[in-house]
Amino acid sequence: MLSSPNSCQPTPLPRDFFDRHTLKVAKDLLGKYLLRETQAGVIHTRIVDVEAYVGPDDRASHASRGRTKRTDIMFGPSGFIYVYLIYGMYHCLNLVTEQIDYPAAILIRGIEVVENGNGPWKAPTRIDGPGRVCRFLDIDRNLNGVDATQGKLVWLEDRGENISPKQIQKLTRIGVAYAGDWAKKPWRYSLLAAKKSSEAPRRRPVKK
DNA sequence: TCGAAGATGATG
DNA sequence: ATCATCTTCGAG
Repeated sequence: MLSSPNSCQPTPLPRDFFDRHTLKVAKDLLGKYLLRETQAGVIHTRIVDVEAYVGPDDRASHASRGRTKRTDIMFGPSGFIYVYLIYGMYHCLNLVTEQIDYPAAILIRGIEVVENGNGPWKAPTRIDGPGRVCRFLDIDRNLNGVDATQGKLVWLEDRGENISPKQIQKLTRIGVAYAGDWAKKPWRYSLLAAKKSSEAPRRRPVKK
């Protein structure tokens, strides 16, 4: 337990946290809190499902095709976010890990909503799927490259939750069947087991 | 409840 | 052409 009674000022996870082997970081992200600052307040969520994309040889990773304009951020320092558009309509949120020039990142695939800012929308308890996560948190490519260690816009917090390895389900990554042997890597980590979510309502953009 | 298929645009 | 996805729709 680390929250001192008077600490109103949250401490974002520092770069050191992300600057480690990606599989370790991925496991450690489970049970951590993902915070998103919007105009309507700060949304508090808890991470329950992630996927690791590790290094230049991981054929499931965007970085396996080399350093491009899009993947540049993955080759940079850890602790930044990588946001990309997928299937023309959805965004995916990733956290960059490991050292400079080693491309690796962790996809946030599922969250639980702990506190939902002051928004008028109804909060579902759990959101499954990276596209839904981004839609709910109002994250798109404008946030690509944001430093997630600064406690602004997007950041993470440790609230002293201890996740035992037994709570972590290792699965294969989704949607990467093209990646040959790399598709078989059990690099998706999911927290057991909670309840099945009811449909996550779509966040309506503010009408102008 | 489940599977199939369409939407939709950046990417290399 | 493909894609680190989600929704809708129809069948059962």
